[in-house]
Amino acid sequence: MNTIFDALADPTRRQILDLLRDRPRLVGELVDLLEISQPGVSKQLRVLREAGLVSVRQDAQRRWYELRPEPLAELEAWLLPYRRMMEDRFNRLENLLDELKEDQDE
Amino acid sequence: MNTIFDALADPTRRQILDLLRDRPRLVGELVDLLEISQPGVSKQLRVLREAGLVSVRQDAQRRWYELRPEPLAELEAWLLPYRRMMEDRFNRLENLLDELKEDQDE
DNA sequence: TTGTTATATAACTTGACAGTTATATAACCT
DNA sequence: AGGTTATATAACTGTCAAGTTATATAACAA
Repeated sequence: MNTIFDALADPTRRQILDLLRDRPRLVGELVDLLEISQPGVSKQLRVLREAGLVSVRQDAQRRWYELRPEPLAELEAWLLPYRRMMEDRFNRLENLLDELKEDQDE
Repeated sequence: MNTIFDALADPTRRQILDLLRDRPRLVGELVDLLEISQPGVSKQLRVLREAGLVSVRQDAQRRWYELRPEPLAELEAWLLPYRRMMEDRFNRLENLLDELKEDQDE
C-alpha cells in the first residue's frame, strides 16, 4: 500500500495532478505545459494510472487523462491520527495561554 | 518545498513516525523495532529532523526523538482542493441516486 | 496506400538514496 | 585514565527511477 506515497513523491507527478484538477487534458497539452519530453510525460501518466489517480478516455488517436481523486482518501486516512495530535497540541497551547492570561488578570 | 513529500515517501520513515506517535523514543529502541542497522536509523532520523517532523532532546549519551506533526499541515493544505473534488463527486453521485430513486417511485 | 498525428513502449544513462560497514564523538562509569 | 554505551558521520555499494532518444502502434487524412 506504498503506492500512493510513491506516486506523490515525484514533483512532476504532483504537477500533473494539479493541472488535471482544472479539467481533463490530452498528453500533448501536458507535454506543452511541463518541461519534459512526451515519453517522459507518458511514463509519469502510467504511474498515476497504476496508482488509480487518473483515468483515460480514448478519442481517436488522442487520450484524455482525467483526475480520479479517490485514492487520496488513503492519504487522508493515514493523516488522521496525526491530525488529532496536532489538534491536541493546539488545544493544549490554547489552554496554556488562557491560564497565563488569567494569571495576569489577577 | 518538496521536502514533506520526500520525507514521507520512504516506508521506513513512515514507520518511524508511526512509532513516535505513541511516545518519544531513543534511537536504540527504534533500532530494535525496525530491522535496519543503527546508522541506518540515524540516517532516516536526520532526514525527518531536517523536514521538521521530529525534534531531539539530549539526555547524557542518549537522544530522545519526538514527533512534531506540525509540518504535516502542509500535506493537509495540499490535499484540500482534492478533498473538495472528492466531496463534489460524492454529492453528485448522491444526487444521481436520489433522482434514480424518484424515477423508480413514479 | 502513404503520410501524418498522437501516444506508448523499449532500451539506455544518470543521479539519488536506502542500506551497509567502519570509524568518530562524546558522555557515562569504575 | 580506561573501558563502555549511545549515537552520529563517512565512505561505499547496489538498486531504482526519472529522464532521455529511438522506435512501435494505431488512428486519421489525402
